[in-house]
Amino acid sequence: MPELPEVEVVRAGLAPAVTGALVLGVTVLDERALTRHTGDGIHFETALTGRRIVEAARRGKFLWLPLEGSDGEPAREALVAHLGMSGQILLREPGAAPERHERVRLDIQHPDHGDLSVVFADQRTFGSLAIDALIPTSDAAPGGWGTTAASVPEQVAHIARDPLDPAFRDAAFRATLARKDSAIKRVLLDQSVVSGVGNIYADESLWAARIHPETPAKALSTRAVNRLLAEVRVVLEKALAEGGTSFDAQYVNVNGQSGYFSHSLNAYGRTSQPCPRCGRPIVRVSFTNRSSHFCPHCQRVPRRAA
DNA sequence: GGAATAACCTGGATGC
DNA sequence: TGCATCCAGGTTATTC
Repeated sequence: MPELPEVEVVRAGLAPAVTGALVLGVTVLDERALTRHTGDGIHFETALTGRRIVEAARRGKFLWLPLEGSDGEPAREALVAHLGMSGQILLREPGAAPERHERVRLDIQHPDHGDLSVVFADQRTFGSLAIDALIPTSDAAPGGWGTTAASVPEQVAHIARDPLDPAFRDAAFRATLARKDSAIKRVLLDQSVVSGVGNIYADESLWAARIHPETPAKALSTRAVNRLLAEVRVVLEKALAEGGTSFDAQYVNVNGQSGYFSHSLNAYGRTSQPCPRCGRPIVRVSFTNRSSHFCPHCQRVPRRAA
């Protein structure tokens, strides 16, 4: 599933192909891909056609392509993308055959690479595209990875910075956790607290930090929170270096290739298999409409939740 | 206001 | 073989 590493791989692949490119045409094949857009498909196509893309930026799991303002003014709008669970952004030759779950296609012209098609395909239609206004960041720091502009799409403004963002504040994160009575895994998945972490990397980080997913966030010591934050960063950076996690064709980079981090997982998806640390079996439990994987020996049940 | 839950969605896997 | 059901999970609206 696309979490921070997967989205960053897509952003990094997209950036050289779209930066400076002119949008020649837009085709919306399925308006369900525009659930975050305030207009209909025709509005989306009209608003985007003829615009020039400035760069490719990302915060957490959100991607956006700022659109050049008129007369060289700073970008005031951006094309925002969220991949949801199964969204893909693919670069294709102009006129390439439609992808199986293709929802939107942008035909662009790049000054160096010529004509290209940017295809948004999404099997489960949880992902979406939108044109949104850019607003100043609350901390005056760059909006996210891939941009130096201190702006962010309005619908991304509530998303916290991710742990790999230089502007992420560890102290503020610790203070937030100290006020939260919720289970630490739930807090890790709350994108308004820390972004980019999804079910896979939450399980992996908690396993690495030896913290039970049901531990109340406020019960964690400063030392434990620091250890968890360090492990979140290690896991995300390792996954990024390996091109993300792919279990099937659900996640691929802009060229349609899978990542390799699934071979490095220690807990997620390893139900009944031996814990790489102690050898006891990894267990899977239902947790807030999804599953949690952990080692009951290495990650002890907190007294309150027992 | 904080926390918990349900709904959205498709296709692969599984059971009968 | 074919049909029904379950499951995966990010985000957000709704409910408590």
